[in-house]
Amino acid sequence: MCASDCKPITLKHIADLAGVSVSTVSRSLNGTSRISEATRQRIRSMAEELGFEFNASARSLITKQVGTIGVVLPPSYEEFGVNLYFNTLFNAIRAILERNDYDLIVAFPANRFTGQDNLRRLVTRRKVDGLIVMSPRLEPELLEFVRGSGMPFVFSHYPPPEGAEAELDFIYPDNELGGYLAARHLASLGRRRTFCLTSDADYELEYRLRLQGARRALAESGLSIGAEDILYGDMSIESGYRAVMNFRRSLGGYDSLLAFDDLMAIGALQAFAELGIAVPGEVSVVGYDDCELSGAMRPALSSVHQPREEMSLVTCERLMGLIEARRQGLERPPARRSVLRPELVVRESCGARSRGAGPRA
Amino acid sequence: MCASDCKPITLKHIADLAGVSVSTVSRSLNGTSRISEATRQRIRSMAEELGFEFNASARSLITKQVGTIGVVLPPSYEEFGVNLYFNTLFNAIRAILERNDYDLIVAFPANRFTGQDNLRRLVTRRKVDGLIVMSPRLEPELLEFVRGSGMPFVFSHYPPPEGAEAELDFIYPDNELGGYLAARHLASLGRRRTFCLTSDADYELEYRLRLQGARRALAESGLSIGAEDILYGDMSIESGYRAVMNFRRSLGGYDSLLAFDDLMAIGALQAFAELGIAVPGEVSVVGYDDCELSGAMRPALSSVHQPREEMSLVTCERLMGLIEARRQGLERPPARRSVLRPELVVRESCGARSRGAGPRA
DNA sequence: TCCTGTTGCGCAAACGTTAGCACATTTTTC
DNA sequence: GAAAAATGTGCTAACGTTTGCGCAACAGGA
Repeated sequence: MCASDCKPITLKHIADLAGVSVSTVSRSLNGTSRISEATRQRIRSMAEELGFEFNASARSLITKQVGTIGVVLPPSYEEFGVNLYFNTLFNAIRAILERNDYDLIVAFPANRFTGQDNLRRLVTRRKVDGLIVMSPRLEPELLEFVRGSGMPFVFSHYPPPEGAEAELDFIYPDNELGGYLAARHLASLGRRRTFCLTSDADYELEYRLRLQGARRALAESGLSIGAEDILYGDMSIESGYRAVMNFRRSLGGYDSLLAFDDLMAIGALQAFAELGIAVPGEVSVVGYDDCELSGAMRPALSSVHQPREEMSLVTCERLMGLIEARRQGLERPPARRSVLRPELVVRESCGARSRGAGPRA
Repeated sequence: MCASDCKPITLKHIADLAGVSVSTVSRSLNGTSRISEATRQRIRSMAEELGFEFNASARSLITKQVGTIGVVLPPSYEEFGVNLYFNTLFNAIRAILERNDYDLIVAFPANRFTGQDNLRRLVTRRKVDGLIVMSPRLEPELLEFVRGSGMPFVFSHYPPPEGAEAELDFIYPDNELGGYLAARHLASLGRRRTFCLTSDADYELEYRLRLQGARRALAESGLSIGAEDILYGDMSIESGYRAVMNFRRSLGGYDSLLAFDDLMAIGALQAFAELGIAVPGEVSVVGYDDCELSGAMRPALSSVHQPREEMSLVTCERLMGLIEARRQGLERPPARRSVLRPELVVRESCGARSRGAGPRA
């Protein structure tokens, strides 16, 4: 190698060493255009030996591609519960993109404290080739900006808000179906009276859909969920615990709980334990998201599993498709909405035998 | 704005519009060199209005600065427990760097599955200005490579392995002290017989130091921890649970548990609950890391709080110092090791009254 | 009036790469 | 054996910045 102040190797170095022009080296390495097999081999092995890599800045100046994707995390990502869920998604996406030689930069739609958003910067400075938006929504003005910039982007995880334009790409799980599956299972266990633990946060669309699905399932068995059967929390363990504790005098008539969030479900489990209410003996509990924690609880929590792997895959493919189209100067492919199927994972809190069973076990 | 296929605004556009040269625009915007106050103002407001931002690639080609920092996460980051801890650190660091106009790219020392590491790529392609290494160690060969590349980098969180070269920068919490504080507290509560739950993973240095500190504290009270008092797990809730369950016949003589990891501590709490052993009545429990989950457990878990805020701050300042020095072509500042103080957070599992008390409550 | 200094700005080279074009050489085709 | 086509390579102009140098204009001092 070389001393610590050494200049990085450039195409020119290789060209001089091989006695050819810079273009020839470039073409040999990129495999573009006609080059004799002999020189190609020779140049490649020289580059290999020298540990040459293209200077990303120089290259992108010409190709307009930087090899980096921005992932826009939800503004509340600093919060425990949110990052618990999104980390898995983030990791899955990262793995896929890495295979395609993309690096990942994290972005936020707006920093609550500084008010500054690095998202806009990333776009205008051309530091990314595309965006995966995992934020429930972008400010209309910001959305308009991103769109006007021509930067490819897709929404992942959050369902499109009502009235969202049809020309946007969304990839998200079927929340209504998830709620349906959970509630249907409870009904099939013979549970007749269910109460719900949901969120009053501003992401509520997801939660409303889950409730809607649950109602549809119960209706099939002649059951229902009334306004008085619904408790609210803020998606934290604490809030689930408190909600159930506050509700304890009215708990008598219920034989099941449907929590639209795993953390709140876990809080509820704690409350039941403290109140001496047996799970699943007296009350069956189902959560939502199937976060990593759930299988490790006592009793292990049944939960609606989000199709994160599939979601990651579809998201990346979609985005890469948009990027490729743009690179080739083609028309932007028509927007699509991909709705993925969640799955119910039954564990002890519903009366299943073994601990931590399910996809991830 | 402009149509979606519009070219981004460049210095040239502004120059043409203002009737000056490109250099003048550049200098007005950067504030470098002499420019009349009048034109400076005029150019600035024009740029503002047009929403101009420098093209990062073009700029970095000349300045050799890309405005991006690579964060090297531990290879086991995909695992729940690990990301639970590092996320907080990552977020804190991100917030600091964002204020300094840096973006963050995630890197891995080596992908276990593909064998490929994007870290090397990031360095040779010059996609980052510096690295924050949160991995317990780098392969000697990789370390040599990074060092030889002249890329500024610092280690954060993990203590330097024995024999680590002194010319490397490390910022990490005092594990020995953490173990000491936890054990001393148990002794001060009148607990006379403690067993430990530690890890047998290859990060063990941290864990060995924690044990060492615990032993020192107990020795001050004439107590000790023998080999038979030590259980091993893999830093998961499950493993903590199983370790204690397997140990249940021998549990009689003990009045306290020191777990060198919060997740294992939580698993132990579950086991105690199942075995009908009262916490903190019969056994006091202290964990380590003070992860977000701990305060929410029942009983709330006492834990050694890692100085993550301070660590983030020191890490970023150190790295930015190195980058700045390099930019100015100065000598690399001498390496430093910053050892930070952890703090014990006492909650219910040790007999504290309120739930979720502590720094984060 | 001349000299010296300062101020404000433009020119042009550089950064490392890609790609269109031209040209020389080889191969194919009739 | 000549024309046409294919092949391999170099030249050169980009891409959007920064920056050293030079030059004109102007000010102040003698």
